[in-house]
This record gives sequence, structure tokens and C-alpha cells, in this order.
Amino acid sequence: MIEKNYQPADIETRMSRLWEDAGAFRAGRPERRDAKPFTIVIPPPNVTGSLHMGHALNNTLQDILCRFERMRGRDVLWQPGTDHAGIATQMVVERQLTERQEHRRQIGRAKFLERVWQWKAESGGVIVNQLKRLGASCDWSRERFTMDEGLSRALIKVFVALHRDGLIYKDKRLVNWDPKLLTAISDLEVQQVEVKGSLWYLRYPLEGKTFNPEDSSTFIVVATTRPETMLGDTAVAVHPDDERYAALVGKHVILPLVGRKIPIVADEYSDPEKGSGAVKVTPAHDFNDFEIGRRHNLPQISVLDQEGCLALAGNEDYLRGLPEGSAQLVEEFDRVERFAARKRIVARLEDFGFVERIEPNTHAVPHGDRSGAVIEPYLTDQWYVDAKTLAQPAISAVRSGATAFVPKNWEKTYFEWMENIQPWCISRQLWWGHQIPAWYGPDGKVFVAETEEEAVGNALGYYAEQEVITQEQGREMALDPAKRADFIKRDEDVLDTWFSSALWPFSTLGWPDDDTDVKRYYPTDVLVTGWDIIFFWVARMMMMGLHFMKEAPFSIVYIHRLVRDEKGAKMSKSKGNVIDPLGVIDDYGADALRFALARGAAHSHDIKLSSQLVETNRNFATKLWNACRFAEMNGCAMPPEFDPARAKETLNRWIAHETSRATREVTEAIEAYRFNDAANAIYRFVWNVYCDWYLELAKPVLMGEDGAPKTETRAMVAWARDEILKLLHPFMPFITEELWAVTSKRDGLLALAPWSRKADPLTPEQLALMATASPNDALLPPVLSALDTADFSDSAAEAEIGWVVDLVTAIRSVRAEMNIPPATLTPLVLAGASAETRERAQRWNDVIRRMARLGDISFAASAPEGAVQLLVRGEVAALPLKGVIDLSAEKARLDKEIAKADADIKRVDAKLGNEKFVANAPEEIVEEEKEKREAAVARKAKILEALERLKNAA
RNA sequence: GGGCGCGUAGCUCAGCGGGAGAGCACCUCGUUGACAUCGAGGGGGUCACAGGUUCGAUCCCUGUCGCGCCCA
Repeated sequence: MIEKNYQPADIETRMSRLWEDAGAFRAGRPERRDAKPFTIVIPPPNVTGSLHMGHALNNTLQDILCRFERMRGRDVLWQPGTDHAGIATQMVVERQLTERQEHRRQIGRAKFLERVWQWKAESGGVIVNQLKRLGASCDWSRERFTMDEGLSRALIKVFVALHRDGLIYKDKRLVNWDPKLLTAISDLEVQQVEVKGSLWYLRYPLEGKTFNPEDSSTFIVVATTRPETMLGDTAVAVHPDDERYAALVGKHVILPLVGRKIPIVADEYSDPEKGSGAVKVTPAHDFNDFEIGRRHNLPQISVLDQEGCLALAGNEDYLRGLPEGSAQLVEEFDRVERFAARKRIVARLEDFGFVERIEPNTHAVPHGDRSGAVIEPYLTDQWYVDAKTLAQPAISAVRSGATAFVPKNWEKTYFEWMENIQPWCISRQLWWGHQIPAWYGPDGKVFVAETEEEAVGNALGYYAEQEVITQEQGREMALDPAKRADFIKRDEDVLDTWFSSALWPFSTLGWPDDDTDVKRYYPTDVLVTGWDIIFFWVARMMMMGLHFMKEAPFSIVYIHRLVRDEKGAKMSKSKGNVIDPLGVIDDYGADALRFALARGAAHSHDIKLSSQLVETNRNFATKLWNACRFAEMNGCAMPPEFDPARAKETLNRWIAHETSRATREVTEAIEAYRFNDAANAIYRFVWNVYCDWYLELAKPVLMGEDGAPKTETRAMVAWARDEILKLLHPFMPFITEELWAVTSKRDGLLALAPWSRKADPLTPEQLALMATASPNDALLPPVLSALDTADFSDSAAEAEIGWVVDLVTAIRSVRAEMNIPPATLTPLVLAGASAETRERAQRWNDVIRRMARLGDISFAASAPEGAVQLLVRGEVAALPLKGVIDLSAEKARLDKEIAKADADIKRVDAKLGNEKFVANAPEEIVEEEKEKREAAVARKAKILEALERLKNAA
């Protein structure tokens, strides 16, 4: 029995349990051992995360694909899991510590990690449960975490292998340093933010001249946005072609306040159009200056510490070669925070007349995407991946089509980035993450190995050989970690979280320990993600997958757009416009949310979501619910031997025809990743075809006398309903599974039911195809069956029911226009009807009368006088409404119709009159135009007759 | 500065070479045998603008304007 009201919350809870208990989403089900696998790896959400609309969209689309392919008979593996999210998670736990007046450095690394794991155990399951509420059909028994033992082993193996091949190396260069989080971050984690600041024009005195602010020949003016870094300047650069400064190149300036003598160099980086045309060069604190420094062999003087404070005292690089008097400056500015230092240094410079002017200036300032702090280019030792080398196969794979982006234009973005890729900084000065498998000896020599034993063994062997230690000392240290603690130290840093995510498509499958699943499920079929992580994740999975598996990790990358609020603004906590998917699910159900997202998932637009939109889709679910109730109340059930293709009743053949069409549309749209088209096709079919017409037209039969027509119609109502449930299941899994269960006794779950139903026995050709298809071929029986159904068509049924629909629509339309109250039953006269029309009218008498609010239907040679005359499929349907209707209004209506017909004729004539059109256009187009003209002319003639009769009536 | 995308009904968007579409909103009518979370009907658009290609352009090309995003 179907409940009276649709209650999503109740249904969704029960269906989740049903799927769980049945193990419906398990990959490798025994009965599908011979089926072709279909694999998707989930973009692992952060363990710290909770479900937001982006997740909801991303996972809805993946689920549609997985459920679709599962129904098509594939052995689906949707691999779930979560990401340890180094920085984000560490921040969460640190915040908790702060609340308790603690700090990670106080409690130490081991204790801190214990706390993080504890936190993960308590809260890490939140997002997984939220994904389940959305209906995600992942194989939850295979859930993975990027810091699982197996995944960690994969990571170490990868690191060691890449290091051995020289693709991972340590380097001292400028990194993006986050002074708040105290770690390096990669280029991608830096956001450029336009900031209103200033451009300071500073006078740098020329060596050998007495500085005089009034005399421009005694100094050179440099423009800078960061005056505080001037303490670390080691040159001034001008453009080689800049004539203003040509004479000064090779000369020196005396750095104000500091007193250091630094050269003026010619470098093309300086832009003569910008600022003064001369720039100060601070190789240790600016990426461009670093490059200038390299080109001119300049010293690198770092004047900041990790926290972004000036570090001058004891700074050998800084102090080297400075005059006596500079000690005072050290005292004044040492340990001053960078932005305070900026103000104070500018003030000092002004005291001495070194500041020429200050201009307002808007420029891009790098910020950390996690901390929001202004990023400091900072000179440190870090680990890097040689991304340029790894990128080459990843570029080729997309060029060759082995991996394709959908929509295709994202490939351009991918190429742009991959072809200009920079070394990837992978070390992070954090505690939460995979600690780098590198150990250092006392002289800083690095030993990289998969295990500590191996690394220590190598190191001790090396130092013994170098006679740094004796063989005996080596043996002791090898046996006792305490004894070697001061001699060999492990690298404290951890790896970028994205380094482990890059391995996700194969590390989750058991690589390197067990390759059974790798063989079966790798490479995966589709990756579904947002464009914002193409670089972070997709590109890196491509690199790692190709390098280690020798095959691209997926053949399709489907890129979807963002979910925005109803006004198109990005959802953000600070704006307060965040729509919480769980709240929406509570209010309208997961199915409604999923359907709203799927219907909006067009290729080239972000999705604008409002709760009203979700409500609309909940209403659709209710509509379906009630349609199924109607079927039930009318005893609609499908006998097992029922074959829709053998139906006798025209109406039933018509709905079989329409169902086939819908099946084809939905299938093709999903195959093309046009989720919105697929969802809209099924929406329209359910509401505007099945409910609005089929069930309405079937009512008289269902409520009439028992007999063959009624029996067949009951079966067909049930058959089409089942087809709908199947077509809709990938989009609205909960309600369809529930309705599937309560509408009939079923062999199994809808989630595992075949995608379509066999309409006809397979043809010999199809049977032959099946026999020769390899077990791994995508075209397994369910797909062939779907093609069968999709191919069912019946143009005779279409013509007949189409006529009924047109007639009813035309009558309704004119009644509304003429303000005829529904209670008024008007007679209908079919004028000059063909034998076929007469038969149809008799067959559909009840239905037409009910739906069009008619009295009786009769036939006549011509329309009665003063009747409203409608043209339906070339024949006149008349409503004798003399006295009821306004004759002049009716004349106006017909005049309008004539005008329309005339316009059509004129347009077609213009075309057909054009010799070039007739000569150049394809034959069928010309033929079509001729038919259109004939139709319009015929229409016009009929309306003219109608007008004539109207005149007679007047 | 380089790149990508988008300007179609009041709103959100489909369509992307041969007669302008959907959903929502709006207006009118409706206690008609599943559904008022509903039904029926209706109005509303020089498809941003200007050139070009074509027998034919909302659709392809070029340019302009406007909006958004990415990279530097």
C-alpha cells in the first residue's frame, strides 16, 4: 500500500538501511564477476568538512553515473574515502588546544598527533554520514583515508621511487611562506588579492656624491611597494634601453639607513613605464628579484624571520660589510613585525629626505588560502617535485585523447597550466600528515628509504666507510634508536596533502601491496570534479597515475560548475548566503535536492540554487507519488508475461512509443554527461506525458467495464510506471526505490534492476552479437534490451492520440478565451470529418467529452452557423455557441489565424521564390518548405470558409 | 597584459545553420472520479550591438560593448 502522503524523511531513512543491508553498492558482486567494471573515485572530502552544496552537486552527479551504470549491468565501484587535509585539520585541532590554553609545541609532536587521531575518530565520520544521506551509492565497505596504513605505504614507495629517479629533490629557493601557519605552501595555495596600497618613491644616493634631496643628480629614485624589505636590497635595476639611466649602469648607490654599497644593474625586468623606471632588488624577498639576483650574481640577504619580523641581530648575511654606525639600526628595528617595520622605516627615510613621494597604488598581494595571512617569499630548504618532467606524459595523454575533458574547453586550461608548470613544493612544516621518509646525518647528508631501518643502515654504513664512526659504533646505533638519536635525525616535515591525493586512484585499490583490484578497477572510468581543483588534483593524479601505473587514471574528466545562491553570488559564511544541503534535505528530501541540482547542471553555467527551486522538485516527487497511488487504486499491476510491444489498444501502444522515446532521450543524455537534459527529459515525460495525458486518457477504460482493454491498460499503466521508476532512479533514488518496493512484489532492489525492459525478443542479429561479445564488453544484455525498448515506435498510435490531444487542447484554449465556464457543457460538431476521424471520435468519445467539457459529439457536412470553428489536424471542429459567443470576437480570432497563415505562406514563398535557395538547399529542406506551404494554404482556406460561415450567421 | 566563459521571455536557463523553447514568477478560470505540493488557459522576446560568410544566421567568423572567472 502506498501511503497517502509523500514523506521523504521517513522513506530516505528506510531506503538507506535497505541498501546497506543488501550490500547493494558492493563492488565485485559475484553475479557481476563477468561484467565490465565501472569505476569512479570520489574526490575525497576533508575529514574536517561537512557537506556543502558543492559536495552535494559533485556527489549527485557521480551517483547518477554510478546508479545508471549499475542498472546497465556494470560491476560498479564507487570508491569512497576522506582526505586528512593537513593544514585544515591541524588548524581545527590547534584551535581546540587554544581554547584549553594549550599549544601544540608544549604538548609535543607525539601527543599532538594522538589528539588529532582522537579528533578524527570522533568527528571524521560526519561527512561520510552526510554523503549517505544524500544517497551516494559508494561501496562504503571500502572506505579509505589518506593516512591509512596502506595509503601511507603507497606514498612512501612513490616518494622513494621519485627521489631515486631524481624527480624529487631538495632545493634552497624562494617559497611562498605563510608567517601565520609557519609553513611553506605551494603556488596553488596562494591567492592573489588586489589591495589598495602605496607606491613609495625612494631616493638612493649615488656613490661618490653628496646626497642632496634638492639635487637629482645625487641620487636615483626607485619605486617600491615594500619599503621594509629595502634592508635586504642588494642592487638597483634599470632597463638596459632606458636612456635616462644608461650612464648610471655599473655605478653604485649607498643603501639609505643601512650604508651598504650596492650596484646599479641593467635588467630587462625593470619596466621603464612603471614607477620611476628603476627598481630596488631584494633577491631574498621577492620572486622576480630572486631571478634578477641569479642573473647578476647578487647576494641574497634575508632580513625577515619565519614569523615575518625583521631579523637583523646576529644576521651574518645582513651584517657582513656594514659600516660601524649600523649597529644602532639593528637595535632599532630588530624583531619589529613587517608591517610596523614598514611604517617605521618609511618614517626614518623621510627624516633624512630619502622619500620623494608616495602614490596610491593598487596591486596584487599574495595571501594564504587557509590562513588569510600575507604570504612572504622566503628563502628556505624545501622538497620539490620535478613537475615539468612528470607533466609531459600527462599532457600527451590529453592530447592523444586517452583522457578527455567534458566539456572539452577545459583542456585548454589544463594545457596552459601544464605547459608552464613550476616545481611543486611538497614539504610542509606541519605535524599532521605523512612525515617525509628522509633521514639526515650530522653533516646534513640525506638518506631516503622506505623504512627507518633501511635509511639508518645506509647512513651508518656510509659514515663508517667515511670513518666518521667506527664499525662498532655503527652496530650499536643500528640496534638502539636512543644511541643514534643525536647522530641521525628524521626530516620533521610532512608532505603536502595533495601529494597523497595524487595517488588516490590507485592507492585506494591496494597498490602496492595487492594488485588484484588495481587490475580490475584501474584505470577508472570517469572523474567528476569542479574546475577549481583541476590543477590541485586532476593534473597531479594524471602525473602520478601515468608515472606509476603507466596508464592515465581516468578516461573522462567531467568538470561541473559551482553552486551559487539564487542571486548568483558565491556562497560564503561571511555573506550569510550559504544554503545548507542538510537543511534542504530535512525540508524537502534528498531526492528533491538532487533533482534540482541535476536539472541545473548545464555545461556552461554555474548553478543558481534557491530553496524555491528545491521545492519545485519536491512537488515533482509528490506528483510521481500520486500517480503511483492512482495506479494502485485502479488495480494496475503487470502480469509477468506482459509484453508492451504486443499491446492492442492504441492508447497503450502510444504510451509504449512515448516511453521508448523518453528512455532513448534519458540514456543518450546521461551518456553524454548532459545531466540537465536527462533530468528534464524524464521530468517532462512523467508530468506532461504520463500524468497529463496517458493517465487522463486511460481513466474511462480503468473505471469502465472489465474486459481485455481494461486488463491490458492496467498492465500498461504499471509497465510504464516501472519504466519511469527505472529512468528516474539515478536521479531520485529514494522515492523510486520505495515506490518500486510497494507497488509490486519484486525480485530485488530497483538499484540493481536492469536499466530497461525487454520489449521484444532479441533479434537473431542481437543474439549473435551477444554471443560474440567478450564478457568485458560494455554492451551486456541490459543495454541491448534498452535499445530494444528505445526502438519501439508506432506512428499510427502517435497520429491517433496526437489528434485527441490536439483536439482537446484546441477546445480548452478557445473555451478559456471565450470565458466559457467549465460547468457549461458545449456540444461538438465535427464538420466534414473523414471516416478515420469519425472512428477516432467514437473511440475517444468519453475522454474528449470529459477533458474538453463537452456535451455530445456529432458529425455534419459543414459547421453550423455561428459556431466557433477550430482547425485540428486539417479538419474543422465546431462548437455551436450561437448566442453564447461574441461573433465579432470570434471574427477577430479567425482574422488573427489568417494573418498567421499568411505570414507563413509569405515567408515560405520568399524562400521558394529564391532560385539560389532551390538550387543550393538540400532537397529534403526544399521539400519540407513546400509541404509547409501547402499546409499553410490549406489552413488558410479552411479558416476562410469558417469566416464565411460566421458572416452568414451574423 | 594573456586566457576562458557568458549576454535568448520579469527571473533562472535550454536550443547552437532551415518555422523562437522549458521551469519558475505573473494574470484569468477551476471543490471535474491520484495529486490545491493540483488542474486548464493566457500574456510576454528586433535571441547585447555592428559587420561578414551563406540560398538562409539566435546558431559559424570578425569586431564593439557589458558581465563573470582564471593566470601573470
